[in-house]
Amino acid sequence: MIEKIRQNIEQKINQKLSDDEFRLFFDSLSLEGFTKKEILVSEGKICSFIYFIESGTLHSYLTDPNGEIHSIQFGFEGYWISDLFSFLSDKPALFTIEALENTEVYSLSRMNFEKACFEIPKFERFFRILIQNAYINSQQRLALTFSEDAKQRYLDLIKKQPLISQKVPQYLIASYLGIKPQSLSRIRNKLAKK
Amino acid sequence: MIEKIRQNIEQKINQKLSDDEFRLFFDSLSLEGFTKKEILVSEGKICSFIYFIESGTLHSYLTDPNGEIHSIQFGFEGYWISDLFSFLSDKPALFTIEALENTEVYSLSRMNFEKACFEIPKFERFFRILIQNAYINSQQRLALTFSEDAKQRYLDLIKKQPLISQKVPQYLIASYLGIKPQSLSRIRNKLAKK
DNA sequence: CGTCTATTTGAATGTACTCAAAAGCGGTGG
DNA sequence: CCACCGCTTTTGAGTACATTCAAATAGACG
Repeated sequence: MIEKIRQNIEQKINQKLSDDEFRLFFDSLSLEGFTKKEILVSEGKICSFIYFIESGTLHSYLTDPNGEIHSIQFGFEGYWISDLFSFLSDKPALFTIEALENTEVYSLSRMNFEKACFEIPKFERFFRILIQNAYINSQQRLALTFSEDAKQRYLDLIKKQPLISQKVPQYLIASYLGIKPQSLSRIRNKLAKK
Repeated sequence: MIEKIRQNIEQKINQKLSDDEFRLFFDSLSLEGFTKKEILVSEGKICSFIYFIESGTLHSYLTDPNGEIHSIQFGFEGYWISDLFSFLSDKPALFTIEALENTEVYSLSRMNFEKACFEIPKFERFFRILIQNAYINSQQRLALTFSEDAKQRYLDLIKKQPLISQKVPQYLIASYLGIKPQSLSRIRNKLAKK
């Protein structure tokens, strides 16, 4: 469904795209499929695409010096996802992005991204908003991490992104919350008893 | 010292500015002074400036629903600081920025920012890098928060930004680390004994 | 010097962690 | 279709670290 992307962009920039504008942009995307557990982006390698998730679920995470993984973001249908740092700076990626189930994405290459920004000012705006949102999310998550306990963060999370409890295994949710799977299990247990 | 800003920009974009380019940009800055405890930006109000710290120390923080403050960033001589979210989106600021001592800043208004980006492509690049860095810092801080304990985060912090221990009161450092002042005091106490 | 704020210290509490093991669940091959 | 294997989730017991509440010291500033 092509319309999903168009709506997504129009909603973010808060204005309509002409058919020509959208066509021009859409032609520079390519549809790709990934199977469960397949890696789209590897920590340490250059990430030259931004992905729009047509269907499926993705997971971005980083690996710390102790070898533990820490979830950064879960991507569902209708989300944009990438390692923006690598994409924008052309340096090695900080995150790995992996498919949690079979997933179809529209991918936009760095080159076509530059082209779209250059040719259509609305896209320059669109991508600025995308980056800005990523930054805000990161800031707000940091704030929540400090001001709320794990139970509250868990409740906030499943309220804000209900898909998570359906699509994402519990040990990855724990990783996103910054706690161990055992602790999340206990938290859920207590909540269920009420 | 005008040269401080010029060097800062050239270093970030990794290329030289012509005298004309710099002059054009520099003329759109205005030098302002703030006294200790004065507020430059208030949570909830629009932030229409980016500040370059000529001398002094600034502190940006947010207030959570319980009324507790959480440090976001400390700004020292030679740093750029702002509420980027508010500045870029023209919506109410998420943070408050306050002077920790008497401080002189060069301020750049939203309008002059747009003008600089429009007239001089190098500045478009410069500001993109500024936003990108803010984003990366935020991500990395999040990662560290999850992978290290408070003692290690404290050691990392004073190693990375030695000025903090000189210029910033301990209870604000604690807030930055996401712990209570009492806990930081105990951590320091233990470290001193070794 | 006195007041206000910041820091330190003590004792009790709580939340998440580790280590360890058991139970649950899903998929594969016999 | 069932038995088995690997992976996820749950549960238990003991521990570690930060928190709370409270009070004492130390420092800064007028």
